[in-house]
Amino acid sequence: MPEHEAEPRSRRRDSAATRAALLDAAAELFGERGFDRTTVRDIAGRAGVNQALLFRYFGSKDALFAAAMARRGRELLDDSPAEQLLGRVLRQMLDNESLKLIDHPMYAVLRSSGHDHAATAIRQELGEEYASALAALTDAEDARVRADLVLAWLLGIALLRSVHGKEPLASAKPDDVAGHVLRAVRVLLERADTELPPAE
Amino acid sequence: MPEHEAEPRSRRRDSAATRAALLDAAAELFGERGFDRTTVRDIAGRAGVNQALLFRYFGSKDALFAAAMARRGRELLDDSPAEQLLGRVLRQMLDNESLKLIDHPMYAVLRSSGHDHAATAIRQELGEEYASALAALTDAEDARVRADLVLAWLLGIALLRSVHGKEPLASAKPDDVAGHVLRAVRVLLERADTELPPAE
DNA sequence: CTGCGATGTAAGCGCGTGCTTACATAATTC
DNA sequence: GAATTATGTAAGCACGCGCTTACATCGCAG
Repeated sequence: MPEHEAEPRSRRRDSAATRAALLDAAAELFGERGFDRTTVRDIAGRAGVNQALLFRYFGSKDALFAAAMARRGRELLDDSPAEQLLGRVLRQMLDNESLKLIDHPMYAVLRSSGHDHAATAIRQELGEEYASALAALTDAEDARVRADLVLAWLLGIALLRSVHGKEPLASAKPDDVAGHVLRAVRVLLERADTELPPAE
Repeated sequence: MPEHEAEPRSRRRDSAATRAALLDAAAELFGERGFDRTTVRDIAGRAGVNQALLFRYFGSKDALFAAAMARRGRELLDDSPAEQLLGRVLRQMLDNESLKLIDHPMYAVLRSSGHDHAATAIRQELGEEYASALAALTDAEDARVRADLVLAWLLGIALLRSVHGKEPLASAKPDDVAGHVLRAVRVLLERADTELPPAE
């Protein structure tokens, strides 16, 4: 039974659905293979859509990449209070049976390093948002540098574990990994000259 | 005045020099642009060599990539005792006026995380070697997992700072960054079953 | 019903890619 | 010096890429 929302008009020709299908397929494929190794024909194929429509609706492969990144970038951020952000992101990265989150823009970014305008802008934006949230966790003067270091660690772990499948990290128990990281990060975020408050 | 080594034979036709020029150019370009966005014509052009020779001497673009990675990947590893390895890698990554080390394989790997070249094998080898060296720094049971986490951090920092130029990390003072990282890593590599100093 | 814009489709264009081939010339061997 | 091999060169082949074009079909307003 098809959904019946505020649009009683026919479903057979539905540009919104076509756009959405293209964005979904693009997010998946860019995450799996990176920008350069993903073809517009691949995307249209997985979306079940004629590839000419990709250009009609998005203009170019670049623009589609940017649109796909923008759509899903903020998910983890939105509903996480700052203190839990790091833990939640770690859990998401580590917990999944290695597939649940593969279409998150982080993986597309990791596999597309080298790409310009669109990707760069998005990476900056995404980075700024996560870094800002992380910076709120410390009151040190160079909070944002430290936050960048945390972000770098998260990206590096995702890269080594999920993209490159490095062992033993890839098979390590999520709780162990998270424990190590959180313990070290707690030290990282301490003010150099004060005692730290009770963790978490 | 050309160099005169153990090879008094002519310089005008010198396959060894041609190979070396190709490897140098390849290391630079792969580091700057990644695998997919580097052309065999680019490489031959920068090396000042006919591109057909690239295939005569290395067989394929994949194989050239692997050869270039293998040649320079072990430099830091070979002449650094384990205790100094982390510090040296950090210094090299952070110190350079952002260009000195761009042809190190690490950057080629970071910009080429797409997939499945022949270079996968050599990349894994190098990863193992660095991880092993780092694992020697702790006697914890899960030393290798912790070492992977350190390696992940190094990769993430290089990615965020040098590949993407994320601020404020990219402009942070090397000593500050190194200090933060070393302090946190010291905690990471401590044995989990020993008591921690007053913190927590 | 008619006309028209929105949506979907098939075919293909131009170009850059990795790689190969056919050949020229320098170096070496006899 | 002739024959042979090592090294360098120019041209181009086959293919996949991003993107475009020309057209069919649908939904709907009049």
